[in-house]
Amino acid sequence: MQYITIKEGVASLIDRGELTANKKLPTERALAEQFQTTRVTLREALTTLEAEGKIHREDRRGWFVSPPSMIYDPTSTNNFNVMASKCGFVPSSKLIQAKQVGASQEVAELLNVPVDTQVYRIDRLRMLDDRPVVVTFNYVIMENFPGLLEHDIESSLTDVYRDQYQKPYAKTHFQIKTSSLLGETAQLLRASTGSPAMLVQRVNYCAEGVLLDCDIEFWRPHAIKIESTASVITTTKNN
Amino acid sequence: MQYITIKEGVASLIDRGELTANKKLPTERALAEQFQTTRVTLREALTTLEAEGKIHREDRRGWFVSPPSMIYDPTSTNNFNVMASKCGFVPSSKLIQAKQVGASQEVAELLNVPVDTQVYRIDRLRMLDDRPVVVTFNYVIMENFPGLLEHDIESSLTDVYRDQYQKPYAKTHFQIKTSSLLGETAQLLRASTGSPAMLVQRVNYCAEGVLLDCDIEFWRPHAIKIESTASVITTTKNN
DNA sequence: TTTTGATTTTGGTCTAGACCAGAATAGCAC
DNA sequence: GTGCTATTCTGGTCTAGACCAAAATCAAAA
Repeated sequence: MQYITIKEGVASLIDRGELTANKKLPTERALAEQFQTTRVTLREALTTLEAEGKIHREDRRGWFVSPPSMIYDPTSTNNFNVMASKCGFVPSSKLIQAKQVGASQEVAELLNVPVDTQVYRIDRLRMLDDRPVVVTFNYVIMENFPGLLEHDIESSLTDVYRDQYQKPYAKTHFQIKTSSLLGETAQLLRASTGSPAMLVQRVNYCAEGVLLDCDIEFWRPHAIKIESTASVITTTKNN
Repeated sequence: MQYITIKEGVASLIDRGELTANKKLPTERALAEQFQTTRVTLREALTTLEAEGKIHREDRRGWFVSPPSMIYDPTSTNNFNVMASKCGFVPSSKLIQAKQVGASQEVAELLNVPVDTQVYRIDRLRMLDDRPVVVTFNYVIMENFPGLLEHDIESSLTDVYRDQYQKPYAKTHFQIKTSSLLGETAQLLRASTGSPAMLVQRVNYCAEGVLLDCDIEFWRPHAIKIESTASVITTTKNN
């Protein structure tokens, strides 16, 4: 379990302040030499630290000390910009593409419509202090929001729903699980293929229970801490 | 990117039904030979599949196809047993230890008490269909629940709070992030050291807002899917 | 049949390299 | 100083092994 020792060694470099947030770790070869091991073993140690959110990789760029993560409340109506600002980050967004497509199996299930129903698909990359942290895929039933793509959809869809269509967002159903980053999603996040991810899938409704959209979010795990408070009304008998 | 091909190859074995839930994959050496590669590369492929929740490892036992995961609603008052039953699993619990300790830094912060405040610490392992899926560490302020350890705390603490102390659980604050499994926690879950984990931290309150306990839960990622519905009342202006 | 002890298999971990393509850098021309 | 290009560096990926301890299996004894 040499790699556990190495892991702790690197962790203590961070805790002792020799490496600070967003700073690049020494090269793998240098670290391997420093800890008298091979790159394979070193990477095992770094991968474990990555799983704990202490460090992360940028594809072909190296390992970096992770800065504090953004607190993400899935039960709140606050959009990305608000949540980011509350945590002291400067948020920004980049529209990757927006187009009309037929709903895939996965999307059709989330939206509870037949496969191939016409929907708008909106892909965006979102950043905190210019660090890419999440890629989001929104799917909106075309019929409900005619001409949606003509509005400014880069920064906040919920603002457009509220201001342009008088449909404020008020209810959400969400799922969270772990996943991995592949292909273009990984590239946009400057992540290596196969890096771990937090997958958040949501279905959003407005006050009348009318469906707004669904979205699929691939987060860099180190960049997000999910946190919420819930008061529960329902009481269920125990088995 | 040979390992991506291998990953897809193994995934298709599962999708085609050649490997079914809970079944053990062939040995690493056999798979490496089948895909004409080395164990190192093969493990890279399997690790990625693990991150996606399709397979998981049991320490020194091998790789297994993951069964459907349990839906965990952090906002519900349902306890583990109820949630498990709802998903068609047979839940069981094992008390690892229960003792009185002084609150650590981490626990003190969660409970909002000074470090070293006397608390009960209750460690449990919980299973679905006899598969260990989560290790929970509960911390309860002693003063609030005198004699707690004399009750049956193996299966459900919330039941004891409600039935023995007339303090039903009604509100929760939760945090979710990724982590890794180490030491005894890993062993209890039959996981290898350094395996990925979902870390859920909760602070629970009863209806009057009185603090009940906090708990720290290390989940096998493949075993859990976090899911909830939230209707939001607060509306926050956009930045 | 059950228990126990011996043997084999297997995963966990590690070594010591290698090649390649993209990123970073240094150097040169404008 | 700016832009471009050649070179170097570095991470991504892979090979072909090795040793060990735990798990699984098998065989013998009770």
